[in-house]
Amino acid sequence: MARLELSRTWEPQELEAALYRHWEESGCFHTDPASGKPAFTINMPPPNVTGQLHMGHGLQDSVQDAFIRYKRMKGFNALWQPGKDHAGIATQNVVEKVLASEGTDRHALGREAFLERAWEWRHKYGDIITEQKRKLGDSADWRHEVFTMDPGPSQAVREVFVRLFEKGLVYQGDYIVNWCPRCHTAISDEEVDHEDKASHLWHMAYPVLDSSGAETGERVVVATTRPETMLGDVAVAVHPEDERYRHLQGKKLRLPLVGRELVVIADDFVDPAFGTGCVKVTPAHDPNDFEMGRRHQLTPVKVLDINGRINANGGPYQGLDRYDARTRVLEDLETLGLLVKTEDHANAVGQCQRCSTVVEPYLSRQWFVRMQPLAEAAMDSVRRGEIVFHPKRWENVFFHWLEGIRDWCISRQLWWGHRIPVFTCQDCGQVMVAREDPSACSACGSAQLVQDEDVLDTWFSSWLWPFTTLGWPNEDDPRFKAYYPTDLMVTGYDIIFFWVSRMIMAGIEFTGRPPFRDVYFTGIVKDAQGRKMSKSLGNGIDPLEMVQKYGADAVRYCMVALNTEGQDIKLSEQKFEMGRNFANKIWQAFRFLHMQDWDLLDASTDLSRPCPRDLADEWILSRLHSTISRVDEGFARYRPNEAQAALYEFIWGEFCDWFVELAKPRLYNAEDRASQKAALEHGLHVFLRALQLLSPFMPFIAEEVWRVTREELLTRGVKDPFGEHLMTHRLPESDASLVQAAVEAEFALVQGLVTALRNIRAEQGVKPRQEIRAVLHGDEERLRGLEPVLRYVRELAQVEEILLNAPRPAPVAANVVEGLDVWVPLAGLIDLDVERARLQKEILKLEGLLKGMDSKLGNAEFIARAPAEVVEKERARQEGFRQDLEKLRGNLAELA
RNA sequence: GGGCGAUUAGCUCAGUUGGUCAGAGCACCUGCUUUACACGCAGGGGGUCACUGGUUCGAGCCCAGUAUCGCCCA
Repeated sequence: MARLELSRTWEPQELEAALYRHWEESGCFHTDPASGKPAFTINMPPPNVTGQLHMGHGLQDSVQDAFIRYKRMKGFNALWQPGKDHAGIATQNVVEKVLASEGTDRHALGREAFLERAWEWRHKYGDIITEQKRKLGDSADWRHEVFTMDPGPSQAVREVFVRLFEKGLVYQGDYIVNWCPRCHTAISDEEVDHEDKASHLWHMAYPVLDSSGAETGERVVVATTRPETMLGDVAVAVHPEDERYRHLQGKKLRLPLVGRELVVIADDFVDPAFGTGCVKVTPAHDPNDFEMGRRHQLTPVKVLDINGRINANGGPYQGLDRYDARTRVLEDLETLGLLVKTEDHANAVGQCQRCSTVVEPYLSRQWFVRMQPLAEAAMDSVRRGEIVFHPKRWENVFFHWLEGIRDWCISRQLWWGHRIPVFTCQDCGQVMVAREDPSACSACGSAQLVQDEDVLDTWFSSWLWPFTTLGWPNEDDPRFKAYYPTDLMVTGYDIIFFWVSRMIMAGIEFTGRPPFRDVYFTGIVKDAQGRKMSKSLGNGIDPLEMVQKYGADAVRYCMVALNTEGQDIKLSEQKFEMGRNFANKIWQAFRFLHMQDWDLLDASTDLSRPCPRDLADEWILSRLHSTISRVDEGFARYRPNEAQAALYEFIWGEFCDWFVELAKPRLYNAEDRASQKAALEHGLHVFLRALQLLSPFMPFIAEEVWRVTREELLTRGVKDPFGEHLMTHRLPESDASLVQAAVEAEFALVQGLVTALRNIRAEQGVKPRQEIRAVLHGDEERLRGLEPVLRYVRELAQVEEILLNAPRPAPVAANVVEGLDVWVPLAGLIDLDVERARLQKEILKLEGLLKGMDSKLGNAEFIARAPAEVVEKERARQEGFRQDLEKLRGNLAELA
């Protein structure tokens, strides 16, 4: 019968696209709350609408998809819930850049028109990243994709804000926040990256005044890393117990350059040992000074504007950028003789995570969430084990952060995002926080209401993601009921604070339940030198380019393989070859099976069942079922890399290297049709099962192999065991009765004999085509038991004839396997010097092993204290070594 | 300053409850146009498991300390 053509190598490029389209069109990723199957849910960390796919996605999606596909194949209604994040600052930046290129800006456009442009952009480009994710093979239920600014999640955000406000957990106030002078917004503490920079500690002298306001000639020296902020100084603080300065407490000082009068205050906060022990106090531009200012009723003086330039309070310095102002202030102080000292000093400078601009501590009115009450419940939940982190050590990081948690600044001076639902009456000043936009003032009835200009931090919607994606706040939504709480969260450890912790808090606060049960943290993908991948360094590796070059299966394989126990991954392009080579190996194995005579298959063929006929068949089946267990265990222990490695070893190292080679003679022997048929059927059974197990990791090649196989089966009227899609077919359970230790032991002996003979051949330089003869010498009964499988040894080691317990020929190349002598009579063919050297090497190796064993067993303590079982085992090993060594020495002596 | 992680073959990394654990991939050496595969096959070389102590009959694994590198927090 005519056969399908298979390409000579695995060529994923077009095949993957077609397979994915087919899956999606067939609804293979669909979920159904009413399916009756148990639910398994992973919430996909929503990528930014501005984002491009990067290797972090490649890694995390590979892991998530492996879990989802595995659970789906295990009979779960497996939902991988996709979504996208509006990414307030990032998106606004992008749109503003577009506007700038048009010669305009958002202020010229106005809020409404700007938002229209932003939505337009989101609709035009915001789906790119999910298209890219499809190229990885992500089996998310795309029908349910959610965007953070969709009506549902938006309503949920508002609901949450109102609830927190009503509970008194949301409040507005004037505090020092982190201000990004480039993004023109406040950002939260978590959005600031600290980097140690070499800087200076400048010592500046402030003149002391007497009661009449005249300078006494005495000076107070303060030290600072930000001299320009002196323009906003309102006091100098000393420690109350500091004898050096006790006389100054309550005295007045003259602030140089500005002329303002400062007061000397005493405050415990001051560390007498740091700098001069005198601290300038700038309540508007430093969090500690702000607190001190409050304690001493000082009025803050703001000297910076939203751009980080000096404002009108800075007198002559007005309009200067903060760093220009710094230079000028220092120059001017120098001129006045008031710059006393300049020391080198390293300090941690906070930078905006998004744009790397140095942030300014900046006094402004913002909205905050009181986090402490939420944190307690979250910690309890993890302590009780309701939520488990993998690896567990990340729980410490979580606890540490929550124990010292600070209030969360949630307002952002942006337009793109969820607008804060707070309305103020222009007539009577009434403040209303409402689920629906109010039309009239609740106090005076006025219609003159103005909504807060600001939007909420993007994470204020993200922290609700596990339930807003499922229909919350409608808790009767069938999806919420079926899928919440979700099962697994997979993400990088770098967003434990930003996201994971907050999701836990929100889940418990708003739904009364933790949002997920297990959290799996991947490592971070770094470049080959271990540096973070970044646009500015240009050291990123583009996952799509890798998919194009190596195939999605290869990329996925590589990412899972390298992701071990949450360690960071040092990635280089070369690593993808591992996955590509494996995919090709699989393809070649399939080509081999496919080129056999498939007309042997008929109505009696059932590829869902094994049909072992000989030791090799039993052995590979045994190994298959061991592998199934290892795969299950790998997933159960959150070690997908181990599950995958088990499959790699099985498919390449066992199926291809041994089983296929041993099946060849049977497949080529057209005399025995029944054996031929069984060999093909059994091989296909095992191979397809293995690919089914591999499908969560390398879904494309697995599916393609099955697609071709199925087509061949159907044209021959053969039973279709898996249905149209391998990816939705139920995974087999491991059958313990098929895992046979005796079979594996016997086969291991075969492997040992083959390897020993091959070693002799290779070391002696026997030509590959040249047949040799061999004698096995040893226990009669054992050898008789081996007889049925000697053909394996003959075939794999290219031995023409094996004699059992024949007299020892001479000269001979020798080896010992499990107490059996392996002799290869090669008169005239072997080089005696080579053989002696080879034996010496083997003897040396064995002597080493035996020496260790002797000293171990010579230790009375060991005999007395180690479990009898262990001692027995070691004794047996020792005896084996001893015998083997004796034999090898005998062989060497024969050659002497 | 506090915490975490890493240190195993030339490179990148596995190594479960302490006893066949000294491993894999790449690289290297020697053969091989063997009718699935050179993205391959067969054979081979290569490690004082960072260091110093300790616990134990037994330590790559457990404990203490040291060193180097990296990350997070303050």
